[in-house]
Amino acid sequence: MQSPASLAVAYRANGRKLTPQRQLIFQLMHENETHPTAEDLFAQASAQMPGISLRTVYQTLNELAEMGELQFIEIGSGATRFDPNVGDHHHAVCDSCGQIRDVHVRGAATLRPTDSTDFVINEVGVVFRGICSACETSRRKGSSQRGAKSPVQQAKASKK
Amino acid sequence: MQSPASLAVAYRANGRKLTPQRQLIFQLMHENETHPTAEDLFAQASAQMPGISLRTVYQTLNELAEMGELQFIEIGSGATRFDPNVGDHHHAVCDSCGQIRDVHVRGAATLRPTDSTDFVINEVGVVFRGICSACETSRRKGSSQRGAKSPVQQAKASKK
DNA sequence: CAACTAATTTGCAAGTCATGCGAATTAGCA
DNA sequence: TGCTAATTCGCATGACTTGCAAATTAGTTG
Repeated sequence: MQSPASLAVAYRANGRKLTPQRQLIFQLMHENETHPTAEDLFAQASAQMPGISLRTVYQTLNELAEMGELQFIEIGSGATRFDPNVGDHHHAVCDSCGQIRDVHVRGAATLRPTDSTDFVINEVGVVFRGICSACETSRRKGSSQRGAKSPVQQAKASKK
Repeated sequence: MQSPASLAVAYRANGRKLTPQRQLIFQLMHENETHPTAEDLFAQASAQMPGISLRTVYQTLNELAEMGELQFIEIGSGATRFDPNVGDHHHAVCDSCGQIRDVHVRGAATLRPTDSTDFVINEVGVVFRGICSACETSRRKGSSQRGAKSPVQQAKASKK
């Protein structure tokens, strides 16, 4: 992660200005472990800076991604999520609550396809789908667990 | 993959009807190696069955996914793509042309996070990002290769 | 084989997520 | 302090997908 100070540097290096909006969004992003969506951040930002525009949030997130300060996470089912953690890590997605958590995977970076050897690999991403401990617990305690949808369908459904 | 015959069985097992539209979409899906979007399939379907509705294509694809006959692939940048291959495989995405190809990865299914051990894993997905051989070749031959966008940005850009 | 009924198909409206655009503002520099 | 290019903002627009209700049709029954 990047400190706010170096953020200023990063911005200037790109001939960009360090506006209050950008600082706020950057800060909120790093205080947040939940991989928020643009709307999530907009809600939080609005609380601290009434009048800030959703348009600006989108714009800033795109800029930060361009500058390598954050990553997009696009794991189906709805809005893009943003991850300030640009280090080597992967994700575990709960098919029940939709939570995404960062995880580490030994040897992931060196995985290679056994076929398609004529493909230059720049990046390897691993996504685990399953049930987080919180959901697993509440499930045992009683509730539903109805019609078994596929994980993907489940994700889709929780969109609403 | 599933034969058209068993498709009928699968449909009946779900109390569903085997309509010409469904048969066509299922067939096109399996003739197609390109992980098409709903619009792609709609275009192909329209050629063989003028008047078929895009709505029906979406609906059918969702049903097939529910029945486990195909998978959704949602790797950012635009529309959902569909994959008739529900076996154990992963994907390689070309950041240049957007092509997605199926690949196999030894040991992928047994990957586990080194942290987050309190997470029940149902599925492991690996995504490689890079440059396919075709793009790599044409790139060498001459063309651009301008401003280095992040892979994700690149994907976003090719959306349009 | 004709009738019947629930499942499907369709087209259009509506919804979600994200970006384009132009006018008003503002950060950073001289 | 002033200047100017960069940025913010909000509205319109666009891409993709689903909801809905009326018209059709697959599959079953007599």
